[in-house]
Amino acid sequence: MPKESMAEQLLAWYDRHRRVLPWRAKAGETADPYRVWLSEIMLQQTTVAAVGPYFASFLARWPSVEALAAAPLDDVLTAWAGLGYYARARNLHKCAQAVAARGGDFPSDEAGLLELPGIGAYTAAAIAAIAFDQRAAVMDGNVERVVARLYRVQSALPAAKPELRALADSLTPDQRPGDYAQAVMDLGATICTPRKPRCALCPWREACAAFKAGDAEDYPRKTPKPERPILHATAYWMTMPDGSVVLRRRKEEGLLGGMMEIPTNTWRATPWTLDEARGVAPVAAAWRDLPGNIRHVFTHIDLRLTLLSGSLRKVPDGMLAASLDKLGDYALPSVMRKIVSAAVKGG
DNA sequence: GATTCGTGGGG
DNA sequence: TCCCCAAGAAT
Repeated sequence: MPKESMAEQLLAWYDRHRRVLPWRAKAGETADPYRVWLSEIMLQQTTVAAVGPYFASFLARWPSVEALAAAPLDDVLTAWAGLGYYARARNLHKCAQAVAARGGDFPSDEAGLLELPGIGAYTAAAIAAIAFDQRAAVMDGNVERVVARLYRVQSALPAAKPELRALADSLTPDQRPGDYAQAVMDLGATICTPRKPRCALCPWREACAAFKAGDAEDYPRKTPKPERPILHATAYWMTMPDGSVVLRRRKEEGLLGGMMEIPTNTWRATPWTLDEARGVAPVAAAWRDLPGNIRHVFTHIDLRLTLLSGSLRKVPDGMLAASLDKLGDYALPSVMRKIVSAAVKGG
């Protein structure tokens, strides 16, 4: 099948099945670059369902890129808490300030977008196509999967990326590039799914090599990922006489960078004994262990936590005390909220 | 090219 | 329970 007709076929399918998403312009409407950018950053490695409420609250609180640029970084981190990949929040803020500094308009081409913080190859193409209707080949996980099946690409990811990208580019039409970009991603999200693809409903079924071979689910091929190390640590639940709890801000870079934390000792492969954990506590206190173990799985770390509780009279240097009913006002990532929950429950 | 970066849902 | 993975970027 000629590639032009494949794009036409997909666009016809899209016109019939176009999904309503909070950041998506309705048919015939012009997309708002700010909304497109904000949603694309949030959607990096994150599901539509998870993004929904965050997108709504960000948009309500910061209706424009200028408003977001003017916000304190800590407010952005707090609003982002729970969504993960916190470098995105720091880059979001940095990017907003860069755009505000150039008058509030986003660059309208891929090259210009690519220079902005937090915008890589995929996001630059997505914004160029969706917000500015420029011809740009978007390559995300959906497109990788669709194209790998369509051509039954034998090489494995991530090495196959350049090959898949060239194929994706050759399929991208000059007409309606913004709709095409959303269409091919929607196809991957709703029809050409990782498992149990709904090939019977696919507009590209006739052209699909993997469908013909009956092994769509075997693509894209992937090289196995390294296994996740198990690390152990102790969280120190330090309470003040008024019932507030001691928090600390993490360093700006690295894991959970810039976010708040319940202080822990070093994350290490060997489990900590009670005495060892008491010996390296942030401050001297009558530490007692709290019941319940916490497990939190990051992309590359399987973290196991135990809890020690201590009563303090004064807040340690470099830390702060927060009342339990105000913890929502702090930039606490999910793993730290798990600790809070376990500590409150365990007394 | 390989690593580092979160979290929650689905099968 | 476990594994996969999601509109990837930065280093």
